[in-house]
Order: sequence, then structure tokens, then C-alpha cells
Amino acid sequence: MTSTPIPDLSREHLTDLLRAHDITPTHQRIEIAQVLFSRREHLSAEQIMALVNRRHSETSKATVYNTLRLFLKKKLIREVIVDPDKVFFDPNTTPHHHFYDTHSGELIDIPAADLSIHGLPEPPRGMLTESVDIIVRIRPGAAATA
Amino acid sequence: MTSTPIPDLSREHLTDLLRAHDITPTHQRIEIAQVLFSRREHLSAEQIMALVNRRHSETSKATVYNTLRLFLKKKLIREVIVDPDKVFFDPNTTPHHHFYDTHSGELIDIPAADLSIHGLPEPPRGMLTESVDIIVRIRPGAAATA
DNA sequence: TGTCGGGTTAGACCGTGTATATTTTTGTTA
DNA sequence: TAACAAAAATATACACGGTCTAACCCGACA
Repeated sequence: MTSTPIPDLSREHLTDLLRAHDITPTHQRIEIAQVLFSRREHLSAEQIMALVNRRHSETSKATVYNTLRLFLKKKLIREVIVDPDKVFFDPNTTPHHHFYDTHSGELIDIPAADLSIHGLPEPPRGMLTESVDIIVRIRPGAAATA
Repeated sequence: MTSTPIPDLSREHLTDLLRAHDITPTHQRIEIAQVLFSRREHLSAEQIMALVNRRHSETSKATVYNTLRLFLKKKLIREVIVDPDKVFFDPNTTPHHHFYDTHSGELIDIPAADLSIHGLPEPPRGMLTESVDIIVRIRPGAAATA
């Protein structure tokens, strides 16, 4: 279970984490991993870039994108596509879904544990299911709470 | 022309359809509606533009985008966001979900009729649910059972 | 020390979509 | 039918997220 608010974010731990996923742990990759796993939020690439560069090193746009795609491929993070204008990256790889506030752009996790879908058809012949994502779009609206 | 069974795609019918949705039926809008509702597929904006201009009139990019957003606002069509690089427009506004073939980019409808979700939490206080979308990402893979 | 190769980099580039200012069409009134 | 105002369509320039390329850096290792 990795549900503790702040797991071990030491460089050693992150290095091990990257190695465990077959990722050569370079300085920049560790920085990016630190940003992703310390704030356990849904961050866009531009936010990640800003946070990484706020620290000390200068990390280029290309490296941020390369690294994020590498992390994706190695299943260290997930991609959440809810807005055509930007992709969110999600350090939570446990099965879950999302509320998406279309007004503020905020994403909120919905754990998949207590959730079930009935009647979903099989994928067409010869196809494998990669993922099942539920996106509940919400917006501020009439409700009793002020 | 397609030989598939087509609903009434006469200009008069489309004109009525637009009027019924409070949309002033201009020439370009009718052209775009015709493209959307004759091919009952999921089309991207660029595909729609190409198909509209293949006919006879020259319709600008801006008009295509304006019209699609107008149709969206008037609930004549739906938007399907599965790929950050392009948005698909779906002339099917009945409740349904999608298979998305990440390899070919093809979308396949999943009717919502026989489908149910259990355990979905309520949206946060003060929030209204706009939509609930299920996206099943699939890809060609090891031959399946059935 | 030299070289080899993965990683990083800046900057040019691409494609989807948007803003704006102007022209055209549409509907209305007479 | 003509004139007019309002709505819509247009071309063009622009913005932005993301990608590509070609050079560079730097550690590993002989």
C-alpha cells in the first residue's frame, strides 16, 4: 500500500524506484520523479517543468517530455486525457477514475475499489483491453451548499 | 453517395433540425450537418473540413470550428476527447460510451442501455454532474476468447 | 587519454485550434 | 424590390502544447 501521504522521497529511494522500473536514474529524472511523487497531484507537463526548474537545475522542455513519456512507458505514472489542450500526468497508478471539474480544470480521484461496471461488452475480436477509464465531468452548479 | 440506409438528409429536413435547435440554418451549417449526419461516424475537425469542402462550397477553418462549437452548445452533437491531438465529434447524442483503438485511432460506440455503474460517488458539494464517460482503450493483441 | 553511446539541450518546427477585423449573407421593414 | 441592421462567414495572423533535429555533455571503460 502506498497510501501514506508522503512516502520516502529520498534520492536513494527514488533511484531504486527508477531502477526497479528499468530506468537509468539520471539527475533530471530523479528531479522529475521527486516533483511527481511529492505532490501527489495531477500535473500538466508545463506545471511539472515549472516545478522542476524552480528547484536548482535547469531542465529543458525536451527532457521533461522525454522523461514523462519514458515514465509512462515504464508504467511509473499514468496519463489522464480530459482536455484537448493539455494532458495531465498522474503519479497514482492504482486503479482509479476521475472527476473533472470543467470549470476549474481540477481533477479528483475516484478509487476503483468500490466501483463496478456491469454490462460492458467484450472488445472486438483480436483486441486487448488496455484500460477502462471513467471520467465524470462536473461543474459548479445549483446545490444547497453555499 | 453512400448506399447505406440514410435518415432524411434533405436540406429541408436539416433546416428543420437546425431550427429546432435554435440555430439559424445557413448554407455552411447545413453542409456541415449533412457531413456529420450522413456519415454517422466519429470525425475530427480536419476530416469534417475536408469532407465539407470536397462538396462544392468553400468553407473556412474558422467557420467549421465555430459551427462545431455551436452544434455542441446546442447539443446537436457530442465531443469525444480521447486523444490530445484531436477532438472527435459524434453525431450520436444518445447515451453511449466508447472503445478507442489506440493503434488505429478508431472509435466504436458502446450503447449505454445495457450498462450500469455501481458505487460511483456523488460529486463534491455544490457540483453538478455534466456527463459520465467510459473510455475503453483497446489495441490489437493476442487473439481472444469469446 | 580517447572514444563510445546514452542522455540532455536549445531552438526550430508542426498542427490544432483561436482572435480579430473585414466582408458577406440573412432577415426585416417598408 | 431596395435599404438597412444584425448575424454569420471569411482570411489572416496568432497562440500554444508538444515534437524533432542536430549538436553537445559526460560518465564508462579500455
